[in-house]
Amino acid sequence: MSGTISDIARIAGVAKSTVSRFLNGGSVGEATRQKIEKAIKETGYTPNPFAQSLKAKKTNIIGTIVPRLDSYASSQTLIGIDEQLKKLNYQMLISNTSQSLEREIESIYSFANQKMAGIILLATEITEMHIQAFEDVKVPILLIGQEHQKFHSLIHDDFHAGYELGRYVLEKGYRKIAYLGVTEKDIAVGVKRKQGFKKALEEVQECDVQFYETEFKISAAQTSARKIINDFHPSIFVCATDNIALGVLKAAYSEGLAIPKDIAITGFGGYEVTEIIHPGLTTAKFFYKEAGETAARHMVDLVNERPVEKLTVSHFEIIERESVDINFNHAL
Amino acid sequence: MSGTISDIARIAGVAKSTVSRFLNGGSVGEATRQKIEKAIKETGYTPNPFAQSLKAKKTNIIGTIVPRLDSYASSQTLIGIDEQLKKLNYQMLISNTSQSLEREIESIYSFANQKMAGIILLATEITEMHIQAFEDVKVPILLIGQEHQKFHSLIHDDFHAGYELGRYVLEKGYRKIAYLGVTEKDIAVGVKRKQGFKKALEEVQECDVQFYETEFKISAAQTSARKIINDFHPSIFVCATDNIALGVLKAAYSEGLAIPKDIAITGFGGYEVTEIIHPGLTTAKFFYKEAGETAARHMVDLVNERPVEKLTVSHFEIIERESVDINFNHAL
DNA sequence: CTGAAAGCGCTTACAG
DNA sequence: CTGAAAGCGCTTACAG
Repeated sequence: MSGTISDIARIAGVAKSTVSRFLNGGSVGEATRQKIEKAIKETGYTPNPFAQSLKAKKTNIIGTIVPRLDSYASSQTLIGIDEQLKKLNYQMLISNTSQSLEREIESIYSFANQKMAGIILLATEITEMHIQAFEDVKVPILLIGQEHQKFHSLIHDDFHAGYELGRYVLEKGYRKIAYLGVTEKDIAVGVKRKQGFKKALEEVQECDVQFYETEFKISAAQTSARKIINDFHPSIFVCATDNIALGVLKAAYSEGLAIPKDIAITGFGGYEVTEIIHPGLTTAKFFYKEAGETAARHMVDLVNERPVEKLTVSHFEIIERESVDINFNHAL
Repeated sequence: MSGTISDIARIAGVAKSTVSRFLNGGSVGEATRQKIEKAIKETGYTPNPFAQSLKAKKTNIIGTIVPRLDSYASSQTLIGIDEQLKKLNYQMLISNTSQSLEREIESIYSFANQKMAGIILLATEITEMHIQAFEDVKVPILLIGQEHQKFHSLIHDDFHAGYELGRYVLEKGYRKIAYLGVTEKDIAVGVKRKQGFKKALEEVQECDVQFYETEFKISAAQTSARKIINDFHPSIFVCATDNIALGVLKAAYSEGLAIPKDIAITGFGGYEVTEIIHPGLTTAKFFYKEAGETAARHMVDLVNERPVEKLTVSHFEIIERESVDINFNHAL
């Protein structure tokens, strides 16, 4: 048992307040310091964080709200946040909402109640309820993945990733394209990536493009893809996420199509699995872990009332793999 | 701002202790109850958890120590724990140790200091330091994934999974087998699975089996596999984890071998990716999420001093997919 | 059923 | 530099 501050005050023969001052880096006389240090060593004393927080009315814990734990993007982002926060002597507390927006709201209030120093939200959609909650709690807030002009946000460069990936696909000669996207409620994934892609389309004369919408799940994408393959016969699928691309891949296999010969596929994300599968998936890779680290740094700056830019944009990289035929052009 | 218990006592015109009793489900008169409820509703009061914990000297938080966040097994287990704990009105706090045993030890002490009601460890290796720490902290402990006679543990049925998978492979007619395992420091993965597999071997007359050891990472397994393919020319790789199997898969591709025609592969785990890849991976599937749920229930039982069996064994299932040729026998 | 009082382990002005 | 005292927001015997 670690004992209390009174114990070590008694053992050291000083007042509690002196011990507290020592603990918090205040100035104490050399002799006093030694006595206290000795007493702490003997007893293995560590302060009770609840008592500390009760008085200080603030913790060094950053609450992080995450829609799901079982996604590459989430876990990499969390790892980045966690590692950086540790370096800065902060702790991360995770709240998993299992993709319930309602639970996100609950978590915001609950974190505030638990005196979190700040709250990071791995965002999918920002509703009025979110805005209300953020304004109610008066705790520093940082959004990751979605931007909002009222709050500090760190986003991936979805627009330019869409643009560059679009240019890449068009440059290879593809002109019959199925764009398989998601709901526009998700601004980053559903809107920005598509907008970027559309901008690339403007730079080319003729192109047969169809836009479709599906769910985030592999199985749903697979079902959508099967139908699109038979109705539209695209030469390439541009998918709004890597998971959707994986669904298309499965659909292509089950339809007996060869990749990339019969049909090419691209994704967004750069999940680990895209490298493992065969053929590898051509995709726009984002840097989730790095983004998490940056977010952690920004959060700590916010907590300490240092200036932070309202919007930070994390970079991306087009990864060329085998799911796109780079000689498609010549095959025409 | 949520105010304090004194505020609502004042508004309701009762004593703080009465409010506290109400909050904790004690008996209060009907009229009192209504006044308090009204005051709480008006102010949006929620108790300060630090003050509660300071007095109660105990929280309803279960500290969960996890070696890594970016693995299917970890995240599924965490999801199971989290969901079940929520149902039981407990909270989960995650500590990610980034595969450092030292950090595991630190986390144990730190959790105890933070008055966690219990500690769950997703274990990889139990050292003397672990045992010492568990004995020091006097907090209920539950191990997941590894067993130890001194502590409550929940394990996957590694031995029988190894046995059944071995029987399956042998039954299909494979007789030139490379078993690609891991360090024996990991009892569950490195020892038990292999033991089970060896038991299956005993039931067959002649069989050319070589045992190898590699790391958990895909890239390391890939390197090991390439060498084994060229030295030993096995007809099948039995891999101690799905990730290792993925490494072998990549090695096979890069050597120009067809799966399962030229070489078959099996894994352990049942990771999501094993279903996505093509060909699908034959593997012994464990039920991580379910195990997490059970662990959460057991932990809460331990916290409330209800009896819990020292050792719980979670089940498994052999998933047949295309990475093993089920007609291999006839091809001989 | 209800309330006054003490105390959980710390921190923070305020004196000295 | 050091200490006595008050207080953070709750809970818990103990009376009534």
